[in-house]
Amino acid sequence: MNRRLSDTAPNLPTLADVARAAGVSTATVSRCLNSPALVQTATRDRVLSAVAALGYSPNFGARALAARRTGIIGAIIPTMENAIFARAIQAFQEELHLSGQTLLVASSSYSPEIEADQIRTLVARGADALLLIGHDRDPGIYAFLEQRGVPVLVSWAFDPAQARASIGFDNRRAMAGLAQEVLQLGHRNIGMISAHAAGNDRARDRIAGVRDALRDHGVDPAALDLIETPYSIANGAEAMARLMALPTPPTVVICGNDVLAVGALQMARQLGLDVPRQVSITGFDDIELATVVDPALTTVHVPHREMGRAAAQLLVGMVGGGAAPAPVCLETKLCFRGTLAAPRT
Amino acid sequence: MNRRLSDTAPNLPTLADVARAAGVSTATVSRCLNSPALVQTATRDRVLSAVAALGYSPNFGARALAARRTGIIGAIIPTMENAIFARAIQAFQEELHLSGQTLLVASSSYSPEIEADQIRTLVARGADALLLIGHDRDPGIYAFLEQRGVPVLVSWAFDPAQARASIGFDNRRAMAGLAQEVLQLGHRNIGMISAHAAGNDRARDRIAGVRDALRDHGVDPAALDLIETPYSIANGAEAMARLMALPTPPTVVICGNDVLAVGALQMARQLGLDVPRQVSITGFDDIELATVVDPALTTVHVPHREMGRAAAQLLVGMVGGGAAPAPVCLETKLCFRGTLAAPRT
DNA sequence: TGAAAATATGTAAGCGCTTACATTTCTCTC
DNA sequence: GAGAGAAATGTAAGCGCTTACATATTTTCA
Repeated sequence: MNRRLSDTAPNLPTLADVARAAGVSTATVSRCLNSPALVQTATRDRVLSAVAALGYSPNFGARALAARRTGIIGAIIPTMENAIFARAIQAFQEELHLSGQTLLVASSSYSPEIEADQIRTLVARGADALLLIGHDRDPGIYAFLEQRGVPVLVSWAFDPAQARASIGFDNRRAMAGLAQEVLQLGHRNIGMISAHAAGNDRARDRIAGVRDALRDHGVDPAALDLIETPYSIANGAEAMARLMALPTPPTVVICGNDVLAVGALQMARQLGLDVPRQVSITGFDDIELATVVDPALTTVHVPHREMGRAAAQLLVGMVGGGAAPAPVCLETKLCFRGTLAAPRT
Repeated sequence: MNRRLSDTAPNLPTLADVARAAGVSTATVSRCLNSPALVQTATRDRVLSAVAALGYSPNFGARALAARRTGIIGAIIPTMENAIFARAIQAFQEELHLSGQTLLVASSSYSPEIEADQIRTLVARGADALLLIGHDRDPGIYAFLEQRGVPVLVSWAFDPAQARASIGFDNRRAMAGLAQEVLQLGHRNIGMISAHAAGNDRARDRIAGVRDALRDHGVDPAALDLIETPYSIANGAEAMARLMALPTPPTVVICGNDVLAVGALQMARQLGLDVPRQVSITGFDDIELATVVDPALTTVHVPHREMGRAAAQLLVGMVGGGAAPAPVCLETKLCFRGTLAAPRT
């Protein structure tokens, strides 16, 4: 049988062609490409000119098959249309590039089913390791990855109770810190707009953080007016409208992220409410939007880039049987800007 | 030699294991997975249960090597931290997913060198086809891709003068349309903030569009106060400050994209200038930011999602020797919002 | 009813590379 | 200058899959 005559595929030079042209064995050519130090300079030069002359470049499938690695690292994020993930992922990929790895990103649209599907796809596409967001997912998925020998790093979350490798920040403590400040200012009637907590440990931890702070101040955590809604400016606005329509509307609305907060801010303006004099609003993430709006958003800064960069380093170390690193916890920082003030008395 | 005993890699089941378990040949198993219609239902069921029982999933490298395709489509965008690319790429990937293809994205940080490097990387990673932004690049790159038999689709630009497959919109005509409106309102003293035009045909075309409109109105195109600056809100603001410091500052600032326009808007506010009464500002792209700022940005809407979706369909058709489709031109739309008005008289 | 046509399955030859091991060729050291 | 050790290169066995072609089985219809 002869597939070389397929009319569409060009006949590319192979390792053997290069070896022939350079008068060496295929092993030597392979070594020139993968561990040049093992080859004498003169030979190497001869081989490399042959490579250049023929316009050779290695066949990916063959290399992956023989080496049992692809050099591809997978990452699954909820959506690319979100600055926080985009930013972290950008840093992640820049760092991977330095170690010669390539990033393969997929997005789950915040759906556990799609995420599971994407995980399988990435593994089927040969990902050597995976970066995931948050711990929360079907244990079967972790078992599957374990069985396939694909190392996993969980990001965006720090939870010492989880044994697996992870890098992130303490969502709960960070949000509790912000809520403390809110309470200190005298707010007692508190609203919260959050992403859906089911299957989203970041959202859940942030809500828990607010409740922690309430408890610390002797406020009943159950009294928190909480609305869960999908991630978007419009949804943030809509939730804000509902909170403000309450019999006793909150004097402050703590949002689970900046996007929801910007929506809330827009709605406040639309309702003719003065922020922060009539109602305070806070965000979480510190994305670019936070400083574009007026007044600028009081929020929690998360070191996304740093997280992306560090994640890449950890993951590269885990490929090829490196021991799982200890969980890493990064620091967040409160950013006081224009949308938070004491309640009107 | 026996590599199976490597202590890190797990011993995964192979096609042959499945074949043995199901009592069929490896060919039949392969067919079950790739063209189920060719296999009798009873046999197929037997094979699929064996697959499930063993937890089998195909080895990527081996499949790619034998089939001479990876199912990976590459895309290179300037940056992931830009909503317009993120949005288009998201739609692109959703559509690819429907045809069982996987997207591999890389970013060039607007650098031709990095882009060339990334193109080589993606091809080396087995990309079956490539999506690129804009036509502008070293002809050697196109030659390389041609030689490797990797189909390319250029997006974001429509230029009938370019023979290659492309999908985009007419940046020049779209921007000319906006500039016409600006001139119609009576503006004659016009400033422009653009991304760097070198190596960026989109930016160049948009500038050309403004000059076209000027010429149509009998204004000397050379009189355009043009500042080129990298893509960011801060740079837009800085450029705005420079324009406003001119002896006769422009009455309108046309920006090459929304991000620069938002920067300009911020600076106008900071300078105490009333937009649009004292100075008008326009953008291009219609990203979410455009409606978040106050006043909302007058801009040009680009059908990013539609472009991404259509690009995926075209590219899938081109893999495996499909004929190159004719260039596609999508329509843009002017969005009149709050930042454009007649000049103060 | 039997031969041709259609359908289902098996056989086995690669796909192009990496790498364990074997072999050859240098470099020392005494 | 001989022997030991190090360095450079070659040999060839897979890696796990797809698919052309061969073979076996069933269907169709004159």
